[in-house]
Amino acid sequence: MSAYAALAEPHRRQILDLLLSGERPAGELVRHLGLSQPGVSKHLKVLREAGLVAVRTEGRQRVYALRPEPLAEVDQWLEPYRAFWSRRLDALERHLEENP
Amino acid sequence: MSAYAALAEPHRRQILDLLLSGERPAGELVRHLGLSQPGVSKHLKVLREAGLVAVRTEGRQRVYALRPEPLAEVDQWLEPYRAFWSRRLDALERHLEENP
DNA sequence: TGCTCATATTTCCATATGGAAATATGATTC
DNA sequence: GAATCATATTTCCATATGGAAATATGAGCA
Repeated sequence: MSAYAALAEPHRRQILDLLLSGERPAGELVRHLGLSQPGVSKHLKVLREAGLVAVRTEGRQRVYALRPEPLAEVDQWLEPYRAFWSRRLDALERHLEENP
Repeated sequence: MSAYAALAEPHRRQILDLLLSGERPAGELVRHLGLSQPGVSKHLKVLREAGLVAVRTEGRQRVYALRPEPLAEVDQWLEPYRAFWSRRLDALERHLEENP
């Protein structure tokens, strides 16, 4: 699954957000998400296949870590659009200056 | 539909890319995408509902224009991740400097 | 008004998706 | 090696999705 498609699901974005502050075992993610354990496990599988997370086995736990690299593609795709909305903001600023 | 979900479909990203260079009537998008006319029309509906495009009727044509504002939310969501992968690149640079 | 062009909507279909519940696996402990 | 903990996989179900084909709508023109 593409990074774009992986991000389409809100719970998956939430998982990534949780991993921003550091690695976490799957169970901790389950507790935070308020979803069933199998449900979270499925989303984790999608994120793994999209290359957005990596797993490490530590004792009986499976510790998940963020791998943000695939997001760089999204970031690059956004690049020309950023210019587009900056231009709009510039226009807005000019408008506000000229009509105070 | 959220901007994230709208971007999950490759044809829809392609439509936005086509609109980056300026407004276009629906028919022109159909020609570029190699999809059926109704197929394109459906994707345009999704993009409209996500606020990513605006339509204007001009004679018999329906002219579509980009409205990139909803992408700003995606851009902001990406922000902390950008920091994350810059840090990784920094680490890589240090590694390369120290191991030339 | 009737016709044609451009586009939207509807219908049908096959497939994908997310969630809940049940079950399986793999590591740890006794 | 049996019991247990943490997690993954499977199964089932309801709903969503994308595409093709057919049909409908609406603007401009004869």
